[in-house]
Amino acid sequence: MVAEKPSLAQSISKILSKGSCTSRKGLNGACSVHEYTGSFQGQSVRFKMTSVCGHVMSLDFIGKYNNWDQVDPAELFSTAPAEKKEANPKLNMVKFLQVEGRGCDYVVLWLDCDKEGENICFEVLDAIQPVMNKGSSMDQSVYRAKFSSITDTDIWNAMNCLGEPNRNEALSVDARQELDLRIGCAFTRFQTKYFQGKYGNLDSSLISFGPCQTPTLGFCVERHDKIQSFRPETYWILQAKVFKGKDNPLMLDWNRVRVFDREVGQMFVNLAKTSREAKVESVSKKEKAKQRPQALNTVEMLRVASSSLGMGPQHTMQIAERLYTQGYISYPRTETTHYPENFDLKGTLKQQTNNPFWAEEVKALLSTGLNRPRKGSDAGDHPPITPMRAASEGELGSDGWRLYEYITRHFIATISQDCKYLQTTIDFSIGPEAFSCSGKTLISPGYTTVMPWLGIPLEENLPECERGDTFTVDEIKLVEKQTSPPEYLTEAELITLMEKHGVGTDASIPVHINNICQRNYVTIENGRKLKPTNLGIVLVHGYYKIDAELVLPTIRSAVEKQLNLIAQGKANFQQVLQHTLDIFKRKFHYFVDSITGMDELMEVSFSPIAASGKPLARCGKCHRFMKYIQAKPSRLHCSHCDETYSLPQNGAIKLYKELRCPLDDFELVLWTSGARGKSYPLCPYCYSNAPFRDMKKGMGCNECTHPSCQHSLNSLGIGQCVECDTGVLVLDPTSGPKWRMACNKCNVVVHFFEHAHRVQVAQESCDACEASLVAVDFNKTRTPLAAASPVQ
DNA sequence: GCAAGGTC
Repeated sequence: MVAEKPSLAQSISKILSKGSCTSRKGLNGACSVHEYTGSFQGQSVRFKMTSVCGHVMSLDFIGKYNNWDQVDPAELFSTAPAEKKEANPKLNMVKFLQVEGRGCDYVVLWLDCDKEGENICFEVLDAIQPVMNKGSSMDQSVYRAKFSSITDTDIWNAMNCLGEPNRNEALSVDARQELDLRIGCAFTRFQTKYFQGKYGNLDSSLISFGPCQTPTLGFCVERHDKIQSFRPETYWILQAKVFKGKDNPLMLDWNRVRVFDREVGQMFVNLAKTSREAKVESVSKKEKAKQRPQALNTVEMLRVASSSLGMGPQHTMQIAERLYTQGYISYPRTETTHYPENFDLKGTLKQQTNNPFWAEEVKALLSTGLNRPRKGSDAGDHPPITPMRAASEGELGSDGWRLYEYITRHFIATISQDCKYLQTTIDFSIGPEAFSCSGKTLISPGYTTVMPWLGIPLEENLPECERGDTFTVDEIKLVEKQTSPPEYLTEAELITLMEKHGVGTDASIPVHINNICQRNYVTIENGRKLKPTNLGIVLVHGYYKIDAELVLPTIRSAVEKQLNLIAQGKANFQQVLQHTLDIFKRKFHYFVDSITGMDELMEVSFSPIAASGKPLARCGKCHRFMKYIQAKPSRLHCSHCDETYSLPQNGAIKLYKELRCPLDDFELVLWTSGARGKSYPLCPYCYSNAPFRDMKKGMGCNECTHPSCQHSLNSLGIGQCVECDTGVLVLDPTSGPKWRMACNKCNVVVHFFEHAHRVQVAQESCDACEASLVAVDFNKTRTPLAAASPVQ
């Protein structure tokens, strides 16, 4: 039996074995196998339950189509074959499944009951069916369990009425994967190459496009446009101050709210001024309730974490996962806002009795009785997010504690009473004009004692009065005001928009938001507001100009509609896939043909590559200086040859003593990572165009196999890396007097011969370990050797 | 170097 993740395999097997299973770790260290004896289809059998870790396979183009320089992105729509590769090769999932599945007679698939889960069913089957026992062809050997919550009853019900996996639903996911891959990669590669070749200060190494990330950016730019196009408007309000006896004066709200014409406003003032009295027309008192929250799901947690704790979604999920694996909270990825019927609310609450921050509220609840939680929606995935055991601030760390505190307070709130308050409204008339004022007074705080930030703010009480009373008008005047623009979109608002339009899922929303930040399309401002960058704005405006559908949130839902037809068996997989690909292929070609439309916008904001950067090293072809462009992605550009050469990122580049590469005459540059980090020289041409067969793109001189060049691996390599398997320790010739050698594959740096005058790699090697010998010169005063002699 | 979706 196979579940979607290790935690589920554990809880399901515990239920089905009634706690009697034995467990061991699988060969990949990530998944466990739980075994027990029980009965299946009327026979006594040995059960084995394990899990995968999400998808086993993921789709990618076959190798040669991943070369950006040699493949026209248009080919990605049709000619480029895609293949399934193991999603996480380190987990060795196929091998693991085969080891455990070998010799089994039956398989029960306990994957999550959504389309992705259905798809994983077939990934599992593809792996294990070849190694399972072959029963008679009449026998069913593959079963699918359908469950909607992880409770005893639900799991047992599922076990007692097993069905079959749904091929159509799985196929709809295959189609989604292929569409996302082909469309996303084609647009991303085209845009990236086109704009990177033209501009020197885009400040993003990748101009990506995707059916989720692009609409996400679109929401942010839409708000930006509203702010930009906002024209403040002047309006006028009538402000009336009245009082009765010795009470404090009362400010009244005008029932017409505001007028946009000064003359009209003045007329109303004049009308109101005909009376010196404000007459109470009515007093109404209504008891109102502020509802306690529903049980917590992922998206709501992300919203509150962003808006109230100032924690971004990606960070919040990392913290939540840690709290989950350490047993402090329940599974943090769920859409469900409804507690299962048999959920132990009281037990969960009792765990919190001793927490100094909310013990009082917990004890009060336990003695007066828990309130029934509000009805939420059950998505059939996991129970809502709740605390699982008591914790203290010290053991969780700052952000861990803050998130745990929120989750716990939210949980307590869901079983507390609503907050009740009295809303009083007094209607006045001053002459012919109507005014009113209203105020709230607390009746009982209910859940807001544990969520004080949602409490009813204390207001000054309204005066006691009744219909027919009169107040004296203290002042009445016309006040000029201006409408103000909206603010930038907050992250919490963005999450809400994404959820509403079905852009991304609870698990992927944080990733999409993170993406548009990392690509430098938006920046996060104070209060976690998302402000689009010039690049983000130009991209979205460009899409609007060329093909607005590319950026509208409906781009996802429209495709999903098609995919649902596959899932429901109403349409053929191949036909839908082909049809949708054709549409996007046409969109792509139109986009490519119209790219100058976007380019016109780019030109306004960015400077051409030829005008960017500062001269650094000479080109080997024209012997003119190439310019070093520091903005992401940092690179060298020769404006005479109109060629761009890539460079290693995340480090500093300088000229390397005007030395040249013997192969192409380009001047070498020296790459350095940080102050004490490693450094190595590289030839700009070779780095982009590997000079030898056994080399790849992106290699510096420390990996170059040139037989005689003094900068090559052959000349400066000393011995095998002490940590990684494939790396060689290479002398860093610039590192003296704190001499060191650095691995050319990993980050290992080894210091040696400090204060030596000169260190050189010799031709000879050590007989014992095959490492190269080094010749070391010391100054007389610095030598570590006992009797300093002139020759060493 | 790309997408989005699962997941430790």
